[in-house]
Amino acid sequence: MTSDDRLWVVVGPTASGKTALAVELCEAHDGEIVSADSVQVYRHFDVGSGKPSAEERARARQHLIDVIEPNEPMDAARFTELAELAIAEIRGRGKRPIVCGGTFLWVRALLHGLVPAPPADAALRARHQARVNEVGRAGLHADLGRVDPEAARRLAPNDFVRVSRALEVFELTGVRMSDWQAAHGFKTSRHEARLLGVRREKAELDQLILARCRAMLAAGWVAEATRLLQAGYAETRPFSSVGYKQIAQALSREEPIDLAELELAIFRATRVFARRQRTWLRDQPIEWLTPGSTKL
RNA sequence: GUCCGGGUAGCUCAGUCGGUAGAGCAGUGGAUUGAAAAUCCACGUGUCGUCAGUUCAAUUCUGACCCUGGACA
Repeated sequence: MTSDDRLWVVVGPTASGKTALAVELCEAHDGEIVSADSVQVYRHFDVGSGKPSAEERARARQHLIDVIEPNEPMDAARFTELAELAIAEIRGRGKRPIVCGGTFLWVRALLHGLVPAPPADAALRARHQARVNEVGRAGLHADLGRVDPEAARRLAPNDFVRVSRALEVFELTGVRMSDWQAAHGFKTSRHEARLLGVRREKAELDQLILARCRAMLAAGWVAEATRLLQAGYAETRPFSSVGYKQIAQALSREEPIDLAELELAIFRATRVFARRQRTWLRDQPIEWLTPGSTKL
């Protein structure tokens, strides 16, 4: 294959086999993987996050997995900083970085950057939450409408996360989020990318998801989650991720865990997640690859 | 066998003082600019267990029967 300086990015829904494909690509093209996964970045959340196996790690070097503690701050902007460092470092050694992951906001941020706004402000978020307790989400949405009508128009009153962020951006900078977004619009690229997608039939993906849920539970997922809960990680980000959330809920009930019921709940949450990922990927200029095909 | 609950959307249930019914979850589609595996939006005709009675009108009242949970025998 001729040299291709583009940044290769492997995408696809959860459980589709992204890592396996990325590992093959690394072996064939002297590459190393830069993970774009919002759960695998955390240490200790191993069984349920689908981290690459020891064998896969041996075959291809992995970056941005196990790099922060569960209670450390992490967001899309911080990810792009870390990813840029990893990419530069890999290229500096003459290797090919291959981005691989299912957190598509992070991938988009890496490829196109984000609005130049400051990071989240814990004190402001707390104030917004207090305001919601007082006047409801619709009340906070109305607050936003007073300073940034365009943002308020586009956001649902119940979408607290985004309403709070838009309000926060204005309060911190005096600039309307909607103005920044209009100017930014993900129009420019920080990297020329080659998007490689793993395609799966829906029924086939369901089978893969179910099999993976079973395998993870059999591999001691509940025990791991129990340990993490005891270690005081209950309120951390990764505990609200698919599966860990369902396990924590099951553990918090009086009755003993019904494993079949838990498995079903996790399977369902995972396929809902896969659906949302499909929406992200729709209409993207992706080269779709069918697993098993020899094209790399 | 007797008594008391239940039988309503794929699941768990709410409801109709008689005018053919609605939430959560699941499902499908969508949004996504420092929480993103998060957060949010849209989409709900189903013999209201069966048969009969009363009624202009019954899923709603009455009776019988069937199924189911519990208590007592």
